[in-house]
Amino acid sequence: MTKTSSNKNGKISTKEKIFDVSVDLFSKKGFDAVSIREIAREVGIRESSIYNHYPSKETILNVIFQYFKKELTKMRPPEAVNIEKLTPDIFRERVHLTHMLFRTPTMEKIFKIIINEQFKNEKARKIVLHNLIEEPHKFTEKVLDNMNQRGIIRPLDPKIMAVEFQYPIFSLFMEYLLLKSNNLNTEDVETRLKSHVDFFLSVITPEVEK
Amino acid sequence: MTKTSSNKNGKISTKEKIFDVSVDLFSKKGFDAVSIREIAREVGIRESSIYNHYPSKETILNVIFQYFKKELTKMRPPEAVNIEKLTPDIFRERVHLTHMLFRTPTMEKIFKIIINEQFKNEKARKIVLHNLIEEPHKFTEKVLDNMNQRGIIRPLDPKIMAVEFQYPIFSLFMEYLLLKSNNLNTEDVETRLKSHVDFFLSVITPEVEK
DNA sequence: GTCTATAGCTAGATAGAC
DNA sequence: GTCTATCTAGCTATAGAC
Repeated sequence: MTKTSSNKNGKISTKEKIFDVSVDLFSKKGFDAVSIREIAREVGIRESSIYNHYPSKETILNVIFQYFKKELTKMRPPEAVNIEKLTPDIFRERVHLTHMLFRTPTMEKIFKIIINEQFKNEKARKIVLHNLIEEPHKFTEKVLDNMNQRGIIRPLDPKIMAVEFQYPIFSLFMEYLLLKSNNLNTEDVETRLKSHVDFFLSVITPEVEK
Repeated sequence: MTKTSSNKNGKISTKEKIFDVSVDLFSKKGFDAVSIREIAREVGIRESSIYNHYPSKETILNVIFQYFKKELTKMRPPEAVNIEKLTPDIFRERVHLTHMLFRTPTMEKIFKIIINEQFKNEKARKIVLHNLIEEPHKFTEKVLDNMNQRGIIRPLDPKIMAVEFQYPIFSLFMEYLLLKSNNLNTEDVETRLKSHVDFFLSVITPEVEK
């Protein structure tokens, strides 16, 4: 429910409350449709008090974006990860990690905000392009290329297979959030995600010699 | 540049101008950030005159959504299409048709508006879910199932293969529009789209007996 | 760090003349 | 079908008291 849950005193500061309320309202109504007044009302202070914590409405949005990027890096395997020892299980793990991260309400809401703003806000656009599309794609490509060289998967083009693995996941995740927003059943799309990963693994797995 | 280019007199009516300008501004700034005043200024009339053509700002948006849905049906093969005679070429054709339709500036702009509004506007959300995701997916599934029964493709699960074909296209198309919005090169993503279709066809095509 | 008060502006929509 | 004029309401942000 909260950004960092609490500070060192176990209390949620006004600044954190403003952050949480903003994330919630922006994700539901869109940045432009939310007023400082509304945020203040929800937090329980006057609108002028907001400016003691954030110099502008735009700044609140940028802080939200920064938080999102920071959390994303937590999900990523550290640079030290030994790519030489990875097995195809990494693909299942990555999907699982992504699922876990975006199951936190705050990250789910910020994802919506970013999708909402992507065509009008350059920072949001760059997050989608760089952090949500390019980076996972490049990592997948690198891993597949390495597995190819080690001969533990079928000799398929890593450039193509990275698209085949990564791109459906992005669409499926967006569909998942849209269904949830409409209070519709998401079981079907979760099944599709599982089937997709299974199918991908079956395609890259070499035939067993008997 | 215009909705229907012109009416029967070859002239663009004020109503059409309002439509075109609204599509343009909404796609660039988002619905909430555009004022009736701004639309009127761009059209060359006073804001009160807008209300002679559309009863509210919300109505303009809904008319835009209706137009989008109407154009989408044009792309779709008529119900009369003989599914029994389809060959795997249909997949290439569908991608081509989609590409053509969304290359028209108006459709591209409305697509952006819909993506922008999807989490805050139920009509936009339903268009994404129903017209952009579910409908193409179900059609692909039906076609694959029929080809399966006729034995002209490999015996793969149509439910899974429909995801494998359709979902990457949605992501790739969004990436394409984001890159264009950022004035970045789209060659790479277009190549990926082609490779994806080629790969998909190679997967479903049965091995040739020699 | 919160408040009251307010400046300065913009919004969507309507009334009624022409 | 366009205009001027205006209503009512909302907005971001600031000044300054406590």
